[in-house]
Amino acid sequence: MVSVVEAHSGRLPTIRQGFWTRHPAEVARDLIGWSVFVDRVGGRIVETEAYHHEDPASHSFNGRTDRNAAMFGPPGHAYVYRSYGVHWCLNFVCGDAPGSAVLIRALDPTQGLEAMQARRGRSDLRALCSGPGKLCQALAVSRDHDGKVLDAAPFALEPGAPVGVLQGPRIGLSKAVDVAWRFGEVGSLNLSRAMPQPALKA
DNA sequence: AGACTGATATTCT
DNA sequence: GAATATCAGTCTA
Repeated sequence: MVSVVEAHSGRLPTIRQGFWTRHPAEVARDLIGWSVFVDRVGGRIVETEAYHHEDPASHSFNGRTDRNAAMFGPPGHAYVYRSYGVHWCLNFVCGDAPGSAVLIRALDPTQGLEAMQARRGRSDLRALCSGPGKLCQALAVSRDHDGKVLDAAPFALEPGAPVGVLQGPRIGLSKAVDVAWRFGEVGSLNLSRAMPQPALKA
């Protein structure tokens, strides 16, 4: 799978060939500040987590199953799974070997606010996309999107630069809690949880 | 602010 | 049966 090369003017990062075929922690960091849309509804990515194919916390760690099959497919595609039997979670498959992905944990909502408010049943903008399950409900992401390529409808990605990137340990895990593979945008009001860690780079 | 709890699908033991 | 990359509601403070 080859990603589109964007002819963006200025200093914005671009979707270049090979963007996805790197370590998921690099991809997760670089995605902060980008925007993701599903059927033109979505916003700016402000929180991500990396899952590496050799990472005990990764769904792919114990091999391919029906659920995680998309993680073993081509990079630059979506991996969508059901979490706790209730919510959907959206990942971007990446890495230099099969089985790595980046979990999209939070967005600053920017487009399709009314659709998101209706789907979420809430009007407060901070309640729309401030968590991996919430944003999937707001963007109507479900099993239908599992395995779909990210640079074609209904998905759309738009490069963008972060104000600054925070880094810290991942959330909700019992394994590999020591690796700091959670990334967050400096100053965002939509993080799923606070990130007090020092800034990396902009 | 923080602790607890229920909802509920899939996978693994 | 237990664990899980979660969220909303409810309780106590």
